Amino acid sequence: MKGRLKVAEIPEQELNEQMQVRLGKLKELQAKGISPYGQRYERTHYASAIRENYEELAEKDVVVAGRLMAKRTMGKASFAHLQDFSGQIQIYVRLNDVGADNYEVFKSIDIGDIIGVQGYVFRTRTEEVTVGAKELVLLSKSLRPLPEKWHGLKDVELRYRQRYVDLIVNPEVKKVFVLRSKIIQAMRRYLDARSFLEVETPTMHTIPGGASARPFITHHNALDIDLYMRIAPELHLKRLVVGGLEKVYEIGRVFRNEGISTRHNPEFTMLELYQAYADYHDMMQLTEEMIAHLAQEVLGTQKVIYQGTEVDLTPPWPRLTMVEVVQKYTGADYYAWASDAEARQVAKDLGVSVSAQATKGTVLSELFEEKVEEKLIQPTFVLDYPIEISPLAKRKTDDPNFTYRFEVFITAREFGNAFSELNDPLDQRERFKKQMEQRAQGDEEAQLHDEDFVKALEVGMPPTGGLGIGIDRLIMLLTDSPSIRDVILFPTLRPRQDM
RNA sequence: GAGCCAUUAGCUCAGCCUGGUAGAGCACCUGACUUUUAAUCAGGGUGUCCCGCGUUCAAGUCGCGGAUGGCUCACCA
Repeated sequence: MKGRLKVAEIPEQELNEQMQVRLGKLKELQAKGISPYGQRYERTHYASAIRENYEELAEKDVVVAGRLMAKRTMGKASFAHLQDFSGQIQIYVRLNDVGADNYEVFKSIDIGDIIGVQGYVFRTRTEEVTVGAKELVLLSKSLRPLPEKWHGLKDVELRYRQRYVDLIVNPEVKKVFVLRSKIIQAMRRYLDARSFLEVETPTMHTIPGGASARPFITHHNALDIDLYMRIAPELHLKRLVVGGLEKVYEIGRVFRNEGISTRHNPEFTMLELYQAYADYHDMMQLTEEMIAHLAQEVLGTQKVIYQGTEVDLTPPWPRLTMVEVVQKYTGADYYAWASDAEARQVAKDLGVSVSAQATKGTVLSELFEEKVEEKLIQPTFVLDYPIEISPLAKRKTDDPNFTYRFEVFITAREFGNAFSELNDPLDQRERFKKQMEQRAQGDEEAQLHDEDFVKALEVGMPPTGGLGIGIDRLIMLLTDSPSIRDVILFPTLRPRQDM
């Protein structure tokens, strides 16, 4: 019979007593002509809808379906809790109501099995809204015991590896992922309402660009070429702005071949958007308005608590240049440095190690990362990044050593990166050359020269503002999750043979 | 990649310091019970103590090596 499980197919060492018992029950049901894996089932109400609309539904018939989460058998009558997507509802099964055969079947049903129940809505003596079963059908037999009912599944490794179990027994986990979906939906609505066009660009690139990061390499057989999983959609999106798609965005996965931590997963989700005829000031306004709007819409407030600290997302957020913010927190004054060597000495005096080739700009950025970032708990825009570390951003007209670029920090983490896009193809080609020189000197994360992208700029790109936001970190903030793995359904883990 | 910590029953955890018959709760099994809700009552332990090597008369416990995970750091967003 199709779908029938042979005992031999389950690894022997996993066949513990509880699984053997369940397999035995499955076979008994089959012997009685009852399929343990049912067909389409038409339910009328979610569990929560019945609890919330008791007055209308009292004494009426409903059909519910879900997973059996608790079972209390008292001889010829039983209570149980059924869990569906919306929550739980109690069911009451009485021998007199369902008949001896059905009651026997019910007694053999295990916690974890998926059943359908048709019955009348009533309240028990203790006022709990309950479905009194008239008919009951097994829709799917569960062969593995669920974790314990009070403590749930705590083992973090098991929670990530068997997210399906985590979602069943830890209700707050489901809540986080429902919120994640709502936040991204609201983000799309926000951008769509402002006439941004959602696009999809390749995730496999011949030249990985748009960010400084090491890529994953893969291979296309028919073309016999190596391809790189994208580290950013940036260069393709800007090609679209050249093509006249004046406001575009993409919400999609990017891949970076780097370390894993509570804030980093090798694949993560980014929002990138580009707006022709705008600049980075427009991007700041859009950033603070959109994030505040998302918090308001999904959480009903712009003051969120993250790991015990209140973060106020109400716009406007402070704007400080990198030079200002470094001076504020370290006392070091960029404009007082006469040379790169003097800058390096200042770094040394502050206990920040920089390379022997470090320039004033890279020293400034190192000081910022080492001494300032950790202080930026409330939302803060940091403006005007050094040109050396910003190869895709437009040079400032009043100071060629800096760019019209900002990053936004909340809870000491970078949430977004944006610039007035560099649209001068000659300058862009020069910047790529500089990056390639750094690469030749061993910097594996320096950006690659993408001549086709330069060609696109030669066709002509309007002045454009661009913005990238790390979605996972935003979800962490809005769901108060301490680890990025709490907001990614299947975080990257090393595979195990024994699990 | 480095440091610290963890890994014992299906799940949540004791036991390790101070080596001597493998423990608890839930789950499960047998029986009782027609409004229970951490149901209750009577009975039953179901185990590759993460893996390997070593020390020892004897290792879940001590030592060394390894695996996986968590946290911190590094890299990065």
